[in-house]
Amino acid sequence: MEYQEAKDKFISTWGSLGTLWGINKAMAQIQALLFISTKPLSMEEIMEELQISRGNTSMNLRQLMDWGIVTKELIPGERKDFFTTEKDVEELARIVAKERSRREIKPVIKVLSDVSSIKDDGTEKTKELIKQTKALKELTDNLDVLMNKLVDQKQNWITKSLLKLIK
Amino acid sequence: MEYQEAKDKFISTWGSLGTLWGINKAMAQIQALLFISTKPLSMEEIMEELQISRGNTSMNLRQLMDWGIVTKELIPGERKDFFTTEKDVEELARIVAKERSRREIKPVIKVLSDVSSIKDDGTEKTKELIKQTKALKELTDNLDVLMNKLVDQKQNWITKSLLKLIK
DNA sequence: TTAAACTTTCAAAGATTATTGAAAGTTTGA
DNA sequence: TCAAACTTTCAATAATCTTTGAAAGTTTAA
Repeated sequence: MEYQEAKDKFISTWGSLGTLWGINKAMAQIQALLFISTKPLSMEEIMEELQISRGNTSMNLRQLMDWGIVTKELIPGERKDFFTTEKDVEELARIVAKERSRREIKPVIKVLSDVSSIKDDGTEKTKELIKQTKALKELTDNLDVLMNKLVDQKQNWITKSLLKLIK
Repeated sequence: MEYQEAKDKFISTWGSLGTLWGINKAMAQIQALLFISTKPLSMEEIMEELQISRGNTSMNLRQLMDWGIVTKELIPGERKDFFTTEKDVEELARIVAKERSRREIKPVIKVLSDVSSIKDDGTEKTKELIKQTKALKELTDNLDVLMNKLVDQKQNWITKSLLKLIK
């Protein structure tokens, strides 16, 4: 496999993966492109490489910046904006985990918590609803805490966690 | 909040959550409905409760069965099929984790592994592609192993894991 | 073997989400 | 202050994903 083919394959795989966990294709592809680029890229360059429109590029860069994954780089003497992504994979994972916890998991825990605390009217179906949503709430809560704990350990958190779990 | 409102809220929240992690709304809603039901439900009942068509119900039940989350229940004397979902949240999490690993994570690891093993032609851009995809491959691999290890510990895996990580 | 009861399939329609591109907005250097 | 260089916005359009419903398929009881 040659450079160009490998690059395209990486970008398109990363792009379709994106859809699967809730960020859109273009957004994931832009991140992928920056991730393997040796230097910051301008909007022109990104549009050109990925064959997407100016508007699309602009909106998705904005979202990536909102996530904290991509940052503007000011290059002296250049009028255009240039963009880079976080290059360290562990830091990247940390950002993604934190954001997903905040944006998606926490709100679900809130709903589960509300639903599971309705008044028990003594009927079987109410008891079941309370029991099951409470169990789901506790599971989600625990997984969220676990994930955040994992990710909060700076330096080699994965290696460390693995060691601990091997027993 | 009354039973009906809580039930609707749970089903619709669970449904929109579904989209977010790659299974569709109807599929997630059917699972949610079964999850809080006190008895197995027939296709008619599911269609009625969720206001979805026969075809949709059939296809999504099939997918849930492929995931191993829902099973057919044969009720003596009844001609219709009845359906139930796994009621234990930890078992449910285990199934979901295993399936996602198999369907999504493993294939990505394969691509990353292919891409990161292209021939190093000495150029900076090739070196960067190899370096970054290799790092991503290792991260993904480790997370996959970690997740599977977590989930393989029968009984109270979350509690156990939390204890270990508190140090 | 037959027909009623039930389930599955799949092309067409509907709903949702992403993308475009041109106009409006902003920044900068002269 | 002006205008060139650049970015953002957003209504219209396109692409994608989901749902429907009726026809085909299957199972079962008599």
